[in-house]
Amino acid sequence: MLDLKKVCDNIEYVEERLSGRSGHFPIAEVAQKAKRRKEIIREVEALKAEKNKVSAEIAQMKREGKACDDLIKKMRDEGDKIKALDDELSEVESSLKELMYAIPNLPDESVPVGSDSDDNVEVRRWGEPTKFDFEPKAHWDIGTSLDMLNFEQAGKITGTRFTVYRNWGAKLERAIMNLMLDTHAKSGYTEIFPPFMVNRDSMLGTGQLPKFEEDMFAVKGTNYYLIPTAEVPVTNLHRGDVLSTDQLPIKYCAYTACFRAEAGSAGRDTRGLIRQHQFNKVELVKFAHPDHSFEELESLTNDAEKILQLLKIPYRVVCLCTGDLGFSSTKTYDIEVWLPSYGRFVEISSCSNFVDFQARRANIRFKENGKTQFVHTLNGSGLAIGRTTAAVMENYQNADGSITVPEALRPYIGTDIIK
RNA sequence: GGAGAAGUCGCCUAGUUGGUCUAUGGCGCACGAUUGGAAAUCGUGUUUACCGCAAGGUAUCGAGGGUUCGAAUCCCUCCUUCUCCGCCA
Repeated sequence: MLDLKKVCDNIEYVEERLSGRSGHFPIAEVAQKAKRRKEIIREVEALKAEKNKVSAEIAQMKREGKACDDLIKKMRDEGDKIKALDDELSEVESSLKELMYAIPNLPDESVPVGSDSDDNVEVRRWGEPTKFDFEPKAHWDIGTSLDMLNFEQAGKITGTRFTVYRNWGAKLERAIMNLMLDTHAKSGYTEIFPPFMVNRDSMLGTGQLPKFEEDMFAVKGTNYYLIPTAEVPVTNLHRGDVLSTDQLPIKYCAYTACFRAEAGSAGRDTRGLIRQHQFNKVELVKFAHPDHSFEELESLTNDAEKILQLLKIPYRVVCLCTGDLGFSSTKTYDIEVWLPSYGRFVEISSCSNFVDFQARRANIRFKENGKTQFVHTLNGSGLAIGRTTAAVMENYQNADGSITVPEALRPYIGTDIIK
């Protein structure tokens, strides 16, 4: 969430920065509630100060054996007043919090203004879209005919938007995962293997809740949620921590399965591996010093790109415009991989700088020269594994229906060709 | 899952018949004194957040509730750790 003080002191600026996003945000209401909050605090704290003072006097009198029934009676009434004010305070604070939770991060000044993904700006391109001298097939067809992917079995045992990987399909997915983790480890990321379920506080900490409840799978009979991305458990590793400056930047990479309800995307990407309720992903997470977070965003994006360069698959990087920017992000680069079946570039990674937005929610700070302040958090996919598998299958397919294994994967999978 | 023990300001620790606890002491850390310089010693400081121009105030003893004029201390719920038992991969 945003800094309440800064919002109240710069209402017009905040409204101007948020105008690029879609939706209206209750800035004025926040300022008004914040004012009421301070009034109550001033009043109730004065009463509490009095209460503490009198209680000490009562203690003194009791010790001296003096009668103090009058004072006790008086303080009983004071206590009721305090309780009433405290109740109002917590009411104001929780509604204030609710309002603040609903306000997205301010887009950075460098983010292009626009309304939707059509206004995103291409920053760079690597390689040329793959050309075929035959009619290329989609990965769901290749996967089915090579017995790598089975959607019918997944439908039977679970339901739609799930996939059973088989044989070389399962091995390919696993090989790609290992290539990613090993590559990132070499770039200095510490590997984490976290729980795939988290509690509500973690979901609040990274901003998935309370706004996006319908996108999550909740585990019945528990207070747990299935994670929609490793960002949630990994960022929350340091929830409530005070880090020291020399620890920064902290760099983590993590493989997890990810679970998304995909409410509201009915009918989109219904075939293949592109949009699943459960998919695999390697995530990169950084905790950075505020002075360096934008440099760290560039290097994080480069680290994610490195995977596609190793696999020699064409891609481009776009900077999301204000209207397409995620709720918690101040600046995001999407990496889009070339997918022949779609005939266009498809998102395979989203690399974001959240500045202090998540850190404030999750209370992740660091201490520098005796001063405590919020760290900046960043994350990005490095990469979505299922979509990478699909991209390998499609970009490396041959006329005879086989798949040439990219050189970088051969040590992991133990074959040059899948047929 | 069952039984028991415990969680105090970075670390260790005192404090549970409720009232100078505005939380003790040690270690560590910071600053200062002493010294030619250091060690040792001595002194001062050392949780965090919020309200306030400030003085100062409020909250904080795992978390959240409750009892009370007053809670680290009593009650309830939850979390975590440890020991034993059961079950399991």
